[in-house]
This record gives sequence, structure tokens and C-alpha cells, in this order.
Amino acid sequence: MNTTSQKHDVFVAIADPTRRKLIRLLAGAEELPLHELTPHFQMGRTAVSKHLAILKEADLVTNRKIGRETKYRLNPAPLQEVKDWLAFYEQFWNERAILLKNILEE
Amino acid sequence: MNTTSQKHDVFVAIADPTRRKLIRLLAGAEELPLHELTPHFQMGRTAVSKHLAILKEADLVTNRKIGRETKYRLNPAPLQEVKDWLAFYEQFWNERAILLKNILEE
DNA sequence: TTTATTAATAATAAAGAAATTATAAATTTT
DNA sequence: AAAATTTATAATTTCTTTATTATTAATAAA
Repeated sequence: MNTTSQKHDVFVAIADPTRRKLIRLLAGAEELPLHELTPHFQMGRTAVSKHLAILKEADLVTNRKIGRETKYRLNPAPLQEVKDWLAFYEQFWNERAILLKNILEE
Repeated sequence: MNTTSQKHDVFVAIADPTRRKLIRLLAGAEELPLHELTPHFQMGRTAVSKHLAILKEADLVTNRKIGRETKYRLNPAPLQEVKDWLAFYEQFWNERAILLKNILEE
């Protein structure tokens, strides 16, 4: 792990609204090239391309070159890590569960 | 919304590993003051205090002053937003579901 | 083969986040 | 009352992220 490729965190990847929107767009289509994704945003191609690179480092998207375009595809599998993380806190976030817990602890 | 108080995003709040560890520590106790949380980290009190402020802006923690200490408590409710966001993608991230979808689309 | 399209990378600039030290304020202990 | 404890805030520094422009390369279309 020298110069490039930082092996990006899924939590960091989904923290950015642009990247969440990219995920959403890719969920609605099998594959999309950069130039079809770009017009949905107010920034330039290069910026969108970099957001896609971050998603790719988190393994949330894959891509393949078809002719001169690079088609991006969603890979939702890494979201499982977030789901697992949340699962631990589910026991806390229900108010009824908290009340019940308080009663049991008396 | 003038000088302070930026109304922080839950996704941003949980993106940082220090803050996830704070959430985990607070899940394991009813209430904890800053000086009990700090020794679990390599940074100073001030830095931990600021991370707690970000969690508070995201409404993931509440606090109350008891004498000279400020006790922090976890409020997991805002995590629901993340759970809801993930729920949308559950239909995609199961390989069996993807295979089935491909078959149905033929 | 020239021109247009598509996209990645490098270099830079700007903005934002994270951590530190220093200071101040409030509360408890001695 | 003086000293110690606990915390918050301000000022500063450092680091990281985000976005831009410019350059290069590759493919497709004219």
C-alpha cells in the first residue's frame, strides 16, 4: 500500500451524499457509464469519476471498459458490514425495549 | 443557523472510527462522563469532547451536567435513518436474489 | 486519417475536519 | 479560601477531502 489505493472504508464511502446518490442511480440500472451519471450532478465528470473511484475502493461498485466507455455497476455486498454494525444497536433504539429493559433491571 | 450548530448528518457522524467507538462505549453503560471515556483513546480530552459534540449534533448522544462533570448517554434513535437507507438495497445484495432477478428478467 | 467522444490521471486550489495547546469557568475537595 | 478536578471554548496547526483545470490516452465516427 504505497502511493495510491487506500482500501476505503464502507462507512466513509456512504457518508457523502453524492456517493449515496451514485449508489441510488446504479441501483436503478444494471450498468451505467460515467457520462450518463455525470449530468445528475452539479460537478464535473472528473469529480464524479473520483467519487466512483472511492466507491470502487470500498468495493461498492465494479467497472469494466466497453469500447471507450467505462460502465459502472453496483455491488451492494459491503453494505452488509453496516447492517451488522447497526444490528448490535437495535436492542437499544426501540423505546419499548428500553422501558422493558428498565423494568427488568429493577 | 448562524455561527455554531451545524445540524450534523448521521452518516457523517458514524463514518469516523473514534465516534463509532464512543457509541459502543456508551452502549455498554447508562451514562459516562468525558473523563471516563477519554482514556480509551489516544487523543486528548478536547478531541474526544469535540467528537461527542458531533455525535450530539447528530442527536446520537444526549448529555446533562451533574456537578462538575458532563454525563453522556447514547440515543440510538437516529440510526433508524441508516437502517431505512440500507433497507432499500437489501433487495439487491443477496446473491440468490440477484440470480432470481436475472432469471425473471429473461 | 482527422475529428469527436469518453474517461483516467496529474497538478493544483480551496474547503473542511481533526487534533493540539492555551485559556477560562464552574464545582468539588482539602 | 486555596487547590484540584472536570469541562468547554478559542486560536492555531495539521491533515484530508473535494473539486477544478490541464494533459494524456484510447476508441469510435466522419
